[in-house]
Parts: sequence; structure tokens; C-alpha cells
Amino acid sequence: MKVMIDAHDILSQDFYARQPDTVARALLGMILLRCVEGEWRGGRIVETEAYFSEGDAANHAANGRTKRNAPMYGPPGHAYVYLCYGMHWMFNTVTEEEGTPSAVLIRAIEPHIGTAAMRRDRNGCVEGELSNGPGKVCAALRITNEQNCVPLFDNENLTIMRGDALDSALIRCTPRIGIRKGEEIRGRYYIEGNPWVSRGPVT
DNA sequence: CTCTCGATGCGCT
DNA sequence: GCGCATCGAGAGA
Repeated sequence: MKVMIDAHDILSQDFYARQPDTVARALLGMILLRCVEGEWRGGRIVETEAYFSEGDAANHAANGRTKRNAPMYGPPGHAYVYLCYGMHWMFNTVTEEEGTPSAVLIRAIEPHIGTAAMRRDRNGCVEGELSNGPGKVCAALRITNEQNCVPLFDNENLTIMRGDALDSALIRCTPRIGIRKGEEIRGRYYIEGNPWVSRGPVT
């Protein structure tokens, strides 16, 4: 599928230079794009999670800087990709200014571009399970540690583009999924009623 | 539908 | 060793 990307539509570095909850909310409705072997794939972001720089025990940087979490200390707008449970890649966008470790996890997208290619990389799964979870998003888009630290505001193969305006009344905020520490923080954002969200309302 | 559990690698105590 | 920002298969209701 041919994809035209207007540089004007690509989210600027400034977009990411804000609090992670602000960015998590703002990313809903935006278009995540990935080019693999010259072929574009991607879709609309429908679920995100914020990881805060202060007072957030669930953040990988809660106990200071390490080799793994170093990208979060870098400038905003870069990717932070890491391996979870030994087999799933997680894709985050770094937020806030350099030196402040925060990020937004992309948890689900609504596939629009290159769906056949994504399905192939997802082992031909049923359509509804293509990208409704953070590990599934990375598998469908073939995002691995090779994409760690790439600048999303200036990269040929991985970027995020402005999408159609989203009705803010549809945005929901709940506790984050799958964490033990920091469970009291409501940092998960998703689009109400969207069938591609990983799971329904979680108090 | 819900629940349980194994897979699997690595960062940290 | 332990514990993960997960997923998918299989069992049971």
C-alpha cells in the first residue's frame, strides 16, 4: 500500500516534551506508522499508558538510571523499546525534557495500513487480535530493540502522524494493566467503545 | 465466556 | 533466584 507522509503531519519533538499523562491522552487518535522492507503498516492509536518520572513505583526508572531505562532519561520523542517476559517487545515514546525519565506505552492500535503484512507477522491470527495489546502491536509492526532510541519526529521507518480529531468525551482513564507496584495510579487512557482496545473498563 | 498456567530472557537483589 | 508494563492455549462453566 502506498502511503503519503506529509512532514507537516508528523508529530514534532515538542509534542512529546510534556507530562506523560498529557502525551498519553494526546496520542489517542494519532497514526503510528512503521516501514518494513519498503512496505508501510500501521494504524490509529487507541490505548496508551503513562509512566511518571516521580512517585511512580511501576516506572522502570523508579530506582534510578540503569542501562535498560537509559532512553527514558534522554530527550523527548525518542522510542524506548524493551523486552518483557522474555519474549514480547514493548514500544514507548519518551516524554518530558532530557534528564526526566518518563514515557508513554503504546498498548493498542486500530490497524489501517498494511494489514496483510501485519497479519503475516502475527501468525495469521483473527483480525480482532491483531494489535490489541502492547506485545501484539510490536509483533504486528515488527518493532524490536533495533528501534530503541530512534527519534520518532525524524525517522524514515518509525513515526507518528497527526490523525483526525478525536471527540474528547470518548477518552477514558483507568488504572494501568498488568502491574503490581504503582497500581493506584490512573495512567491508562483509551477510546471508549473502540473494539481494538486490549480490554474493557478496569475500574 | 472466565480462569489458570507455561513460555522465556534479562535486570536486579 | 525472583519478578516482571504479556500472550495464547487449554480446561471448565
